[in-house]
Amino acid sequence: MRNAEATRERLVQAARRIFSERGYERTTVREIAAQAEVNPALINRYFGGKEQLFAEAVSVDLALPDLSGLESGRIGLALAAHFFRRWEGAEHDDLLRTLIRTAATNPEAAVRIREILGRQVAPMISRVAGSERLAERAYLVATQILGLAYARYVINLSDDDIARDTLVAAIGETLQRYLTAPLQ
Amino acid sequence: MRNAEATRERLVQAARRIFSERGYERTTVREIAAQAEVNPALINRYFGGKEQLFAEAVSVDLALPDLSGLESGRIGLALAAHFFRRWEGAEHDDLLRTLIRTAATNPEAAVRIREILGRQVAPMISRVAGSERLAERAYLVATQILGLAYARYVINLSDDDIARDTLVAAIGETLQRYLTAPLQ
DNA sequence: GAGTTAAGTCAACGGTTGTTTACAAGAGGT
DNA sequence: ACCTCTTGTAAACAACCGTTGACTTAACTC
Repeated sequence: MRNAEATRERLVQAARRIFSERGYERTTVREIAAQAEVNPALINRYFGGKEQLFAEAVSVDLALPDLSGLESGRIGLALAAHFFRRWEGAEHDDLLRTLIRTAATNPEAAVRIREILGRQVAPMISRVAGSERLAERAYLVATQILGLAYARYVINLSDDDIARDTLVAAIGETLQRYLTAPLQ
Repeated sequence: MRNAEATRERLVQAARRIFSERGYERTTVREIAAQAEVNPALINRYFGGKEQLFAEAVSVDLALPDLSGLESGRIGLALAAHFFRRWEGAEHDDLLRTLIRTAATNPEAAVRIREILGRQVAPMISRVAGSERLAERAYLVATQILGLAYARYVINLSDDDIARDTLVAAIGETLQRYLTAPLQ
């Protein structure tokens, strides 16, 4: 019955759920513990505190696909499609939403986002775009991806009457330009 | 010496500053009062509470320029330039940043953003793009603008080594496409 | 200059937060 | 069955939050 590993995992999963809904500040450790059906004190025992639990709960892997094989004109589209699939798929990956929500008021979460962009997005771009204007391209891609996620999954900007394919095509074309089109 | 109108204004301005830095939850009324050099109780006297003070502190007017006179191919660029000017100009308009920051965890602030987009951005788009695919165009424009503001002014994504003109040109071209290019 | 009203202060309340401490109970080895 | 270490619980702590009500002080009227 008593299984430290299992309750630890239950805490992490409950934390992911609630952090993603309310962000860091509005989430209470008591609520997490209640949803995990354990005692709040265990959060301190297992993680050391709320902050460390958060750090462990959100370790985002964007799982960016290998785009190097694609014909170069379709990379943007593939990338856009990937993110939609990722955010709306069965696995329902809320981690990036959690981070975006929280980073708005929590400096540490902001650092995490910058790390993800630097460690996952930037290398991907260098693979498909060479090293030409890398920083600028990464920055532009980031603004569009973050903006899409923010509008759609954080403030729930209404997307009724908008076909998903239309969105994917339009955003994909933008990403394509940011990745490969000549700048300035 | 004692001037209700003046201290009221001091409170609003202090509130704008701190809300924009920390967001709603991490901002305390005591801190606002301290920065305004008045007693915390006055916030309740003058505004009714923290929430109403916030509502009064953030009433954003995007001051979108009249773009109908421009030649149609330059609207996107003008729009992008407008936002950069707006956010980095002398007036240093932090209100939208405050809202974006706060809307991440505060549903009411999210409503405000949706209102602003609906009441200010959407009509502007209908003026320059007719009524063709209005909802989709507004949505796309919103994702790019919000993403830019979020990356640049909320999580302070590093933009060293990136010329402002390059950004304006690239973002402007995106907005242009979202506004006028055929969709899907 | 006394009296009235507005403006500002002070201290406390009730509630919630993250965290800690002391204790109880289950699991496993001997 | 007894002891021991791990796992879990209960209660309280100390700090902070927004808010309130009673009080004091300044400004203005007559």
